[in-house]
Amino acid sequence: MADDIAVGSPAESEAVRASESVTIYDVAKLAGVNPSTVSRALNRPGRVNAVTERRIRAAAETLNYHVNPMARALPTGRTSIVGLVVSDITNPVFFDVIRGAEAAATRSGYTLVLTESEESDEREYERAQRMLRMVDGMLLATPRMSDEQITALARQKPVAVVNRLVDDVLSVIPDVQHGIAEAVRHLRGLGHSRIAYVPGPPLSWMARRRGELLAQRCEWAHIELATLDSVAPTVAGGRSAAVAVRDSGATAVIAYNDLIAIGLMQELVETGIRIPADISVVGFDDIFGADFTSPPLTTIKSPLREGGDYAMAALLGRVTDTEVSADGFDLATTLVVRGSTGPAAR
Amino acid sequence: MADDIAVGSPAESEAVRASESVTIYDVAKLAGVNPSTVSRALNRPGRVNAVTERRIRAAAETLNYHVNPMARALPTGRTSIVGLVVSDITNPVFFDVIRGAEAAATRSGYTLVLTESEESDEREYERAQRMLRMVDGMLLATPRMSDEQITALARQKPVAVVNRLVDDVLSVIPDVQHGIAEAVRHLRGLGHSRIAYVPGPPLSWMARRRGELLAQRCEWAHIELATLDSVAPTVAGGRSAAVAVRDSGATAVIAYNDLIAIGLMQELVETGIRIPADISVVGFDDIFGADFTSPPLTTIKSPLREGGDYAMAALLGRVTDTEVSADGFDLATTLVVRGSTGPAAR
DNA sequence: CTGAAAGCGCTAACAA
DNA sequence: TTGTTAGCGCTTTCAG
Repeated sequence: MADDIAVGSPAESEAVRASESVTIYDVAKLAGVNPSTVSRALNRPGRVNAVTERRIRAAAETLNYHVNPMARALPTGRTSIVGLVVSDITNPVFFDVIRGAEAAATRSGYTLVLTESEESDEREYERAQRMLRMVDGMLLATPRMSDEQITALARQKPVAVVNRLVDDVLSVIPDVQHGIAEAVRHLRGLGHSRIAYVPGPPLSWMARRRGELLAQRCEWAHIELATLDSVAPTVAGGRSAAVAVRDSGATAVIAYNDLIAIGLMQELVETGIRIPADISVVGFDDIFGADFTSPPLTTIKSPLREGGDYAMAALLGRVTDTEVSADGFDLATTLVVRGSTGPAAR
Repeated sequence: MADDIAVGSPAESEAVRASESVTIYDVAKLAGVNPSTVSRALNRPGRVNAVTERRIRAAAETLNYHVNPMARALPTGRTSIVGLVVSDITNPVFFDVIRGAEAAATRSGYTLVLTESEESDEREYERAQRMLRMVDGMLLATPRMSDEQITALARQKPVAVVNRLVDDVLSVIPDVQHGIAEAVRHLRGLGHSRIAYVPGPPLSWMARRRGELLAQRCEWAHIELATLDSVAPTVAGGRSAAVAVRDSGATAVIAYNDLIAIGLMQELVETGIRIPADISVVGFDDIFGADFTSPPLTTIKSPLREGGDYAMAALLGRVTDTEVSADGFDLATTLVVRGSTGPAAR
């Protein structure tokens, strides 16, 4: 182990080490102006004589000056930091949300701070509350906490929510309907008339929504829907649903998410069931790796990355009082047809 | 689209809205003490009369007081924020590093700020430099920038690096050797005497290291190693290497990373080659989804999560001048044998 | 054990 | 256009 870790104390070059605590006072002195002039020159170009400004910028450059965000935050009350709260970093659906949110934040010159709650709603609220003090706004991704808690946070600072609908709070949710309609149509087109559904955690807003919309759509399409017992939204959860799926007599199954679908496929295949010859499988989300399976998973893709991006952009719009248009953002879920679906068995 | 987004302005409850700007002055007034006493009571319990302390805590509670991290950072110079720089959020190997780093940071009461450089070394340095001002320390995950740039950052604030060795900078790297030895032994045990290697980006420190160590080990084991052309460390890159692999005459192939291995398998299988009957495939990293393939991928697991965790813990040890022991951290790479390897073909 | 006062680095009136 | 001044919320001497 010791060999794996190389440790060294950098030689302390005073010149550079000092660069860390260069203040506008230093810059001001070098440029021969007042500190407040430095502040102006650097922050609102134009409000200062062009040549002095140049002189100041030069001085800042040679001194390797960088503002101290904390010091700036104090008088202004703005930190240029936005928060992102995810309930479980372990969950691959958040990867894309994080990506999107990070992209939008960076695009607007904001720094992203990240926290996770390890699936505990209490911890989630507490950490969000702590984080709130240092951010200009906060994005909640598929939060676990109660509507009341979210509303309480939203009263203090701008808050947005992705993947859940909360009254009076900026909520960005995908158009689940669209992908479900496509999936049902797809399966019906393949001759499936009885399909099973493996639901996710009943307490999750999104899980309920997917279940309800699917039930609705199947009824509308005159397709028999067998809703099985809820399972954990994991590969293991999916495996545990395999017998129920097989016994359901359905020729196709839709899972609450890809993880469940993948576990299901694994277990089914190991039991000698062929996919899609015997049973077609459809997932939800299109997480990273959904196409690694064989057959690759047909799934209802959720616009996770776009949702994260758009939600963050909208949040920052609130923060900076800027209008953010939804143009260029498509939050529709869409069916991605791969190999795990095929003609109905009988 | 408009339907997807629910927008509402929360009712402004002054009572709670105010809670955001509760200061120690408010608490002091309510508790009938001096602000400095509040500060003491809250920060160093014991240095204040037990009953006054209780009174102060009670006041803070009723007022819903939370410290302002910015205001605290100014006099102390410490922000309780640590930075994490990743070169590409898109790359699944970083997921685990982020997880580990986040866990370690949270464990120590630090908040994590995240930034990515989109694979650009210039942007990476610039963003790191910007971030440096607001953090107490910074972790660089598989950085793209030069040793000089890293050293320059390390002169200003505590810096640690994961997955790369930089002189005089706290570097945490996995024990690549171990897993490679296991893999070579595993393949030799299966009768493979000629194996191919698909290298990653030649400029990457880790890519070079893996290549060198593998070559060394194969020579040591009297196994013929055919090093093919470098490819992009992606699924597409892997697919593009398929013909070269087939033509190499090797009965087994090791890829620089799992993404390449997965792409390779996909392309190989589509060409009618059976895995592992015709060719055995070994990946590197054990990323999320490596076991979704069929056959599931045999791979040299890199302790990504542990590495992120340990590196962050070690960094924070530096920051707080605390000794951090490496106990409980195992940074060895290990072979995870799954289905993609089997007895040599001929 | 607690109060008074100075100051962290920056911004934002207000003057000049 | 630029300088002066006060203060953001907190910590930390220094007195008492």
